[in-house]
Amino acid sequence: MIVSARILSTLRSTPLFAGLSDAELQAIAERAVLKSFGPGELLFSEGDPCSGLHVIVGGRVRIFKSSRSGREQVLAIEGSGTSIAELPVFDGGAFPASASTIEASEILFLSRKDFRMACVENPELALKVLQVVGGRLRRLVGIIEELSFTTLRQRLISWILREAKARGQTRDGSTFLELGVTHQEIASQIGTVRELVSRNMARLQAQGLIESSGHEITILNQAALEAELTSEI
Amino acid sequence: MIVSARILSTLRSTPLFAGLSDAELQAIAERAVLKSFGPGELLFSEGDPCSGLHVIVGGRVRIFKSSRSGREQVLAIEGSGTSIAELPVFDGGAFPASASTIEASEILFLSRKDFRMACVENPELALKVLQVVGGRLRRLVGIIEELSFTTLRQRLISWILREAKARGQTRDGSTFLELGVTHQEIASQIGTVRELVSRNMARLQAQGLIESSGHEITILNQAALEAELTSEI
DNA sequence: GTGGGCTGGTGACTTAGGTCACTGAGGCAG
DNA sequence: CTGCCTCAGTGACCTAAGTCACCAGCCCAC
Repeated sequence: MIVSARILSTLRSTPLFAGLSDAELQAIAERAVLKSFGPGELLFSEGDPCSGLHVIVGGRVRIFKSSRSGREQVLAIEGSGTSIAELPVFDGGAFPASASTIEASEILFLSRKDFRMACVENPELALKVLQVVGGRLRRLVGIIEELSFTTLRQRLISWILREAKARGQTRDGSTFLELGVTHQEIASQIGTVRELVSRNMARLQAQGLIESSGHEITILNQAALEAELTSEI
Repeated sequence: MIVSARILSTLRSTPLFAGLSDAELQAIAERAVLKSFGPGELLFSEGDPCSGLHVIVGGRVRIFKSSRSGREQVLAIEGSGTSIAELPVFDGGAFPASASTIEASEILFLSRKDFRMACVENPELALKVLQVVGGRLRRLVGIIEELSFTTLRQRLISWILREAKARGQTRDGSTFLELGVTHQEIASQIGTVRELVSRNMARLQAQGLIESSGHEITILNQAALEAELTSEI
């Protein structure tokens, strides 16, 4: 069977599979199925029975919980090279949350049986899964910490600083950040509603901490923002 | 080396080690160290480097995050036969939360190296760990869901119903529940403060849903309580 | 152009959640 | 018995968070 070099190289750069031999990767790639998704498409819903492991070859995926009243809480955002839903594969239960693409994405799908087999044959692989899952668990604990100890304002500040660190551009002291998402999306990432994101952005601007214009913000006083996070947690 | 039968039988009844042969259990038990703790003793603190796996032989342990201002958020409560902190063992990071005993407890401690070795020698064990961790992850997601979508009142109701199901005694239609913990402790389990637990208990009583007297409550109208949970999530 | 989606901004209001301060009821040591 | 400590109950208050409603800008399709 011919397997695209792209899939192989993705697998190789996926933390989960890093360290496997080419032959082993080949074996996994042969059993995997590649699917393409448009932006905003649903990969699976909370409660669906878990059929297998998903590896993101390209694009970005959002893992979230939704409430009956329409609110959403984002649990994680994953980019290329990461795997999602490793755990339900093992404990046999349903997906605990839903997943949808943010942008057009290509997802490699590996059936539950095949992935489990790969793990049994490769004790190292199981340890890697544990390592990846460890990081995931840490992030969830972090979300719980933020939700129960911090104010909305602090969560927004923390979101801005995190994004700025990841994608912002620093120019003579101040950092520019292209938001790239709607206020609605920020709200569901920090666990609140659109209006409050808008209001708090405005307040930060009024206080001279940031400068916001349309879809771009500038961090004017990073030190002050950071200070609000470290104190009072 | 002589290993107490108690340790062996605990290991055997621990989900994590169920399925291992007696010889394998023996090998693990020989390397493990048993420690006794009084009630309320700290096993480890958030941020401590993770030295190994803990298995609860007897007693109960509380896993929690604490905020600088003194508030605590309980992440899990584990009883005998369960393991704690499996994950940091694998990803090498520090403990993401603190753990303390609730009552006098005996904890079996297995060093990181020994546990990892056991996993490599025993692919089945690694899969078991993944299964246990899966459950843990689900519970964390549940906490996040509760914190971001539900009101304090709903969380309290949900706590009462959960405890009643686990330890309550049903007598002609109504269920008695010995609280067994302080309001302060309930508060940190549902993510709020003492006063609000007290107030909301009083409100539930005033509405005729429960009857509370000292450290014991009686659920008078279970259907109504459940209805408050299912609607409006 | 023009109309209709989405998105963002804001005012007015409600309320859940939290703080503070004090009281009072058990329980236990001396 | 007395005093002290830990819990629980509550009134008064404050404010973060959320809701509702409405308007304005923007961009795309027609």
